[in-house]
Amino acid sequence: MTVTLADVAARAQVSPATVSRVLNGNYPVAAATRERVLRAVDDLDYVLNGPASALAAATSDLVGILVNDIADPFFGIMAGAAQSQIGGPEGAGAGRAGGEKLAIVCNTGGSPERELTYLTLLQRQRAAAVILTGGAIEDPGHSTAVAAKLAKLADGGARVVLCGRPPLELPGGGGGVAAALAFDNRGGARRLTEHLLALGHRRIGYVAGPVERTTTRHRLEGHRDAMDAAGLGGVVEPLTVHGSYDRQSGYDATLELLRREPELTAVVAANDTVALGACAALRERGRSIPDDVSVAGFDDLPFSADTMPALTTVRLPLYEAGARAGRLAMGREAAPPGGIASVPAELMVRGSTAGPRS
Amino acid sequence: MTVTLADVAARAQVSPATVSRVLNGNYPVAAATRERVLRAVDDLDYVLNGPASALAAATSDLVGILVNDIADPFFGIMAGAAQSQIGGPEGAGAGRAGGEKLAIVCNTGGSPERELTYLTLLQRQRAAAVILTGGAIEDPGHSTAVAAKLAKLADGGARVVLCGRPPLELPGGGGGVAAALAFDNRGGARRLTEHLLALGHRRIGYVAGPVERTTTRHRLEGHRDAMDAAGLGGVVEPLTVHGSYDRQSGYDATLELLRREPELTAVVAANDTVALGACAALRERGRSIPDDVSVAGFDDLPFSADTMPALTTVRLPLYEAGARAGRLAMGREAAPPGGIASVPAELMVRGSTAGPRS
DNA sequence: CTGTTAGCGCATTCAC
DNA sequence: GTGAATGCGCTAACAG
Repeated sequence: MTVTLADVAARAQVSPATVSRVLNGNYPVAAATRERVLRAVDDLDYVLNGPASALAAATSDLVGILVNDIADPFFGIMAGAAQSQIGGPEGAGAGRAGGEKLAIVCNTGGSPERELTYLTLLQRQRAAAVILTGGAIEDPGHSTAVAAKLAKLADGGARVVLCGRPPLELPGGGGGVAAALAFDNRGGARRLTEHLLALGHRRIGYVAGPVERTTTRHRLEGHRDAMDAAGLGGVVEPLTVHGSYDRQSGYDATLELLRREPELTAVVAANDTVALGACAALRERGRSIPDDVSVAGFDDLPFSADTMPALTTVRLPLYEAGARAGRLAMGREAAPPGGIASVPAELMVRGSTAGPRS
Repeated sequence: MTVTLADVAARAQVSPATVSRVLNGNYPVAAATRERVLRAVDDLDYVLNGPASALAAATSDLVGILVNDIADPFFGIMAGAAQSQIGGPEGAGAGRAGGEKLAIVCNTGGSPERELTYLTLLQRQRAAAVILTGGAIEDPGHSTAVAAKLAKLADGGARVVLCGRPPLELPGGGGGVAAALAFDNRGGARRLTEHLLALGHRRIGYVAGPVERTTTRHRLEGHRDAMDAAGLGGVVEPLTVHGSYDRQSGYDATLELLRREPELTAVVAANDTVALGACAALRERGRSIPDDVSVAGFDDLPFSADTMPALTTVRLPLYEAGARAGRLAMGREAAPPGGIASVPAELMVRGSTAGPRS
């Protein structure tokens, strides 16, 4: 039924071992023999059996990319970029049996359990590498469990890379993590709020993400840093509302902010998607942007430049970071010193922020 | 070094076969024995070896989801929905070794070669199922190659499901495809253009997607149907510009349309993302929306309701379709009659369309 | 209900 | 440079 390596060997009149060698290209094989084998492969339309190969070699060609929400372009862009470095830009011999890696993205949906489950599944598949993207969940128990899994994964030979996620803060260090690319969420958030303060805003509301996420905490800390420096630290707590990283949450939270402080002149959102919801809520309440209320986001997703008015936000080089993570996972790029690199965040000032009405 | 099934068996004082049985849960095992085995699994922190298991069972627990562009929420939403039906909403025994499927998404980037490569890789991994999302490429050679691959995949026991992609139009039929969920792109597009015509528009430009895609063709056909019915068939050809499915393309194409017809009163875009680009171009040329020019999109992505003005578009039930595809792939839902189901498209009239200036 | 016996298809030692 | 054995870790018949 299904054609095996032995069939190819028979047709090419060589031993199975030789076929294996030409397919993996790791051993010297005479050019003539190689030709013959490759022809047999094509003739028979042979496809290597991944599981068998993985079993014998004790490693597979799978590279897992974990994302919190695949429907969110924030993750989609990073995952796509990483994948572009992994799937291999062959294009040639499309259907052959070569040694390309298979980049696969796994959607945790932000659930700690699913994150762990996927990690286990990847471990079970003997994945060659694992890339974890986006903020981590800050529950101590979960962090420990994840760290343990990552250590085991690394133990089993998998290269572990963090992208847009801070390094594991654990006694004993990185636990097998090859590299961590951490976004400068805190610095970006600080500069964003500083921009608003410079425009003259004082009553600034903050729509934060889920409480237990590193991303949420770091961005909020940056905001607080700026507010503290301006002597407005007291405003932060009462004018901060937490929610999830989606549009609805931005909408709801903004209405709540308006209830708490009708004289609000600016809203800083956890990310661009949330900012969209904030805009909707403000408009519904009759506030014009930016004349009545300024709005700012984070991430600089593609649509952010096209809203009306265009969204002031903090640009994160998602594509570049994802691509780098992909290369790191493939071992095609040296890890940064200390295994940790900070990815800069750039303030993008656009039309959605302006000075407050005097 | 690495703990195997045999180790677990030894510790639980049973045979390897019994351990396998409790792990797979397919065979009756005495409750007491099962307990003992599970305890041993936990004690030893055992993780099943996927490749070995797949080799022996001649099937793996991998389910592949192919998408054209992972950074596009259109695909992200479908993929996430499908995955939600596959990853299994367990949550319990997070780290265990159970029989969950691993849903993995593969990003083809719209490249025919990569599509084929991924299909081969999935075949190599002996995937349990494969879901192909979004429009297909219409090159005859490629279609044949894909059909052949799918047939082989199906032959090897994989369940193949099409989501948002029309059934294979090949002599000999579906070639192993278990089910196809086809969006009513044509009908949706027709109703959208009818809406514009009813408002009084006549000079309607169309920003189409890449030429060789089924989605592009069907949407364009729907548009043409409506135009023809209104006796405006002659306008379609000169006022259609092709591009890719991204914002930049919408921007460029719209400028081109304005060059061709400065008196344009409406622009229909291939999808919402493209519509965003169209809006940007129109604004830049001093046209206000919808007073000077109406704009319409397709898909109804989450951001579409939040643009200013809100985008008139055609809603596709992406999440529902993706989830259904996931269930179909898992064999948890019966295939529709004939293996084909049409997914309805709903016109969403919002602020970006209005009657033309008289 | 449980143990025993064989491979699954391939990557590797070794010899030659 | 190539062939011949051996085993990776597990599942699937069979017995019992």
